[in-house]
Amino acid sequence: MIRTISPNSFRASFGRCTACAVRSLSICGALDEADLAEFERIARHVQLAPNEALFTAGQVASSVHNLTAGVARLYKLLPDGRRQVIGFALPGDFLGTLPSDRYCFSADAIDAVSVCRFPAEAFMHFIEKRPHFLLRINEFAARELMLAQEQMLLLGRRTAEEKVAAFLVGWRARLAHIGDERQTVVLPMSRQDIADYLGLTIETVSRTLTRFEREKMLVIVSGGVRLLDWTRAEAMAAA
Amino acid sequence: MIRTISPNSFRASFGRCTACAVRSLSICGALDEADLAEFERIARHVQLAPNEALFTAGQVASSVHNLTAGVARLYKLLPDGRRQVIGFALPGDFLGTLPSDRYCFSADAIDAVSVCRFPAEAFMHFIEKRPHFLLRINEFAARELMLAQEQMLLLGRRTAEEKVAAFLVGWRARLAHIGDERQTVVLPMSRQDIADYLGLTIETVSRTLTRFEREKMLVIVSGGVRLLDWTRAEAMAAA
DNA sequence: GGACCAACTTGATCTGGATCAACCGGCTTT
DNA sequence: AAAGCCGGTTGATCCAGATCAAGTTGGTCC
Repeated sequence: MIRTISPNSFRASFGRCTACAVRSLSICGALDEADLAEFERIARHVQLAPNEALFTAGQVASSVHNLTAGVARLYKLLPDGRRQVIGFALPGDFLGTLPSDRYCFSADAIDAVSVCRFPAEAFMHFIEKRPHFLLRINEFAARELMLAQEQMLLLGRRTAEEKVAAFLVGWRARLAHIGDERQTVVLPMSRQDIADYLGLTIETVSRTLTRFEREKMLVIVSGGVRLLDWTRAEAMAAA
Repeated sequence: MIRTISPNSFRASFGRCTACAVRSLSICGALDEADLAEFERIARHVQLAPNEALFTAGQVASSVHNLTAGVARLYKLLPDGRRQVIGFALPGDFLGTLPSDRYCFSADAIDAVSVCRFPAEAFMHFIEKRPHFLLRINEFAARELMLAQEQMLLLGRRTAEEKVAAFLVGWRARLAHIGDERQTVVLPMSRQDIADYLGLTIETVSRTLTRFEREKMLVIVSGGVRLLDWTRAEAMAAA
């Protein structure tokens, strides 16, 4: 049988890791030169177009991923089509908590995305003997869990207004963390994505943003928002 | 300065780990006899009365915990008192994702609880050189994260009826996992705890349970429920 | 330039679950 | 055994956010 090669595979290349812009932000930041070289040998660099799927819930989890460029949406679906976005992945984020044999959520590219893809088996073999690296992965998982718990509080107990404000504040903080500190917060995801992340409808998200604009808290611009009254947004997000 | 010794400390004892009933369920299941003996040296066994706090959000995270008996409630609070229960811990559960220097949620005993408490520093030192153990902790964190993602879907996109059904199904599964397979599902937590876990009010939980009883899906008994139409509950929880 | 389409906004109305308010039953206290 | 209390249930009403239904805007394709 001839192995199918996806168009993306052709874009794979090697020798990138040492020059990787997000290395220090990602799990790879814990690897020294020697380990990095070996690690790169099991990596495949893949590019995805907007809305292309990284992987789908229920599939056999054959790979783990490291996002190097773009933004991905992570979500779960109910049988009747209701969707919950459980997170947005940014450059440096690691996708693939290991032990499960099947993906328990879906992930797809929002804009143009680049990932390093590692076969799960080779990845496991690589990490098994490297406590430093394991510790690093642990830290990432713990951060992920903390965000998830924060999101549970948001979904269960916050009002629509608080949800939208908290989303903007949190998203801006994550952008700042990867070096994007512009005062205009880019929002590559759609209103529907935001709604599904916050447990709201698209109409409520839209109305809330428009109200924030009316109240001079922000200005809605193409592809994002410009925060004006930052303090107010943070107060809403906290309380 | 004289170090304060809590009344609980006096109940600490040693030599328990080899006979621990939940060892195979807990992170300790990955340790051999020699490691277990050393691990025990840094453990302190603590008993807590109902409603006693294990730790509180915001405190310096000086210890990690391993629950050996009873049920604990894990929760976050908003400044105005709104509460989100982010989980219930059962025997075998590990509390304390490591890297954060402060607890980011609170935990307290629902009924009589026993825990093994490990100073964070000694714990970190112990795990650093033991990849097997680290891998085990990683698995536990990953399972935790999966549950959290499932809960996000529940909080954001399910109806009150689905939430209550899913809670009963999930709780029963967890009880079964630790060996409690009785047809009567014990519910040591209060209605308020359940409501705060599901993002509902106590009235809605109460009404939903009584409706399930009217519809012959279950019988409400003191301290729990007896599931009658199991299939129906699972269908509600899934869809 | 005009037709089309997708993403978003805005308005009118509806409703699931929240809120407000008794009430009940079992325990503890005195 | 009466009083008080706590956890839970039940009923009546309310409202934040969902749903339904048009519009609007901007981009792409002939």
